[in-house]
Amino acid sequence: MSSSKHHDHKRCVTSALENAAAICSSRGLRLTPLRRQILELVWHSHRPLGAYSLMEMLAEHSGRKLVAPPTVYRTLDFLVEHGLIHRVHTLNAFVGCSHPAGPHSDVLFICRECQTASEVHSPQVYKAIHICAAEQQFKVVQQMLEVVGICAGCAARKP
Amino acid sequence: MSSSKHHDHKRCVTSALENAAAICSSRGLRLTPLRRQILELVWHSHRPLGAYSLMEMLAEHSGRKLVAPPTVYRTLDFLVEHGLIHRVHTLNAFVGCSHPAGPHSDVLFICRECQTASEVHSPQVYKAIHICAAEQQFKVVQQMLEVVGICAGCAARKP
DNA sequence: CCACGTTATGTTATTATATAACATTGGCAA
DNA sequence: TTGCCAATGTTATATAATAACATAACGTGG
Ligand SMILES: [Zn+2]
Ligand SMILES: [Zn+2]
Ligand SMILES: [Zn+2]
Ligand SMILES: [Zn+2]
Repeated sequence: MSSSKHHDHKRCVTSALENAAAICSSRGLRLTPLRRQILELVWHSHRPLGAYSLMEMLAEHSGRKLVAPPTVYRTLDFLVEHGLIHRVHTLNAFVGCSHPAGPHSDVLFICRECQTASEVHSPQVYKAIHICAAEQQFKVVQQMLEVVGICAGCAARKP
Repeated sequence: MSSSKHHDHKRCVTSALENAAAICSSRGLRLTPLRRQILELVWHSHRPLGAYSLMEMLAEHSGRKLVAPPTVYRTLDFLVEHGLIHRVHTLNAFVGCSHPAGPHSDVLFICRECQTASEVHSPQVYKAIHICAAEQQFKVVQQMLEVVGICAGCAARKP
């Protein structure tokens, strides 16, 4: 559990669940038990998790009978659609969004050693991308830039 | 065949094949018939193609017997490894690299209407990403930023 | 030329990821 | 309550990727 950086990860989880509840409430969305459980599992750590891992974890942790893939994917789709989690294409996986209320124009730094994915909001990158897009007359619809490399923690451990 | 922008696509293909031959030659790599054929098929258009589509196209176009997935993936791995094509994670697909000799720090604009993927080299974006990474003490290993949206051509067609 | 090590390709089977199509349930409001 | 709609369940299948091992092609020293 938790990421490479030592921190009180329970706070991440409770905060994520509280945010989700608030957002769903304010938007008239239903944060059902299944959605809540899967969101909590996605937040198990800062490592993106695949749909099938989540399926298995759900069966183990919640006592619930093994749900089938469509159920998990539908729930993940819901969470992605409303910005509570992000899909990580590089890993075919999902990770919790660290600022679900915001505009979601971020860079996701993915460590190829420890798989930790950290989301960084960078107006500079955002601006540069949009300038570049404008030059191509390209209209950006969805933006989650995935950058693969080595995180600070892993770089320190492996000198 | 070809992309949304009208252009002499045959030139794209011949140029890509010539570049590949030169690069392989200079690096002591073997551009075997299979590799050459698959590279040519990837360059069939500017739309990224999946491995299985390439398999089928290979069987149709080259008269060759249907090759199995591992063969295609190995060949694609070779082409990716040496920068002749790019893997497009957003689409689980592959697209030809438009400047295979370069440093490959680019933005790939993917049109969700016509699937055309156009690679743009932007020092500004590159710089912004690396500044952002440096702030996180994150060491970038691999960078191909995929941005999904609507290309100029499709925007013009659908007002 | 041959024998040999290396690289490339072939083959079979399996794993991993994702969706289609339809059935059932549960909340909620007329 | 009845009836709708959203959510979840179920079954089957599509799509993407790899493991493990077999054979073929290439080049190099003898
Ligand atoms: Zn945390
Ligand atoms: Zn790491
Ligand atoms: Zn072209
Ligand atoms: Zn387009």
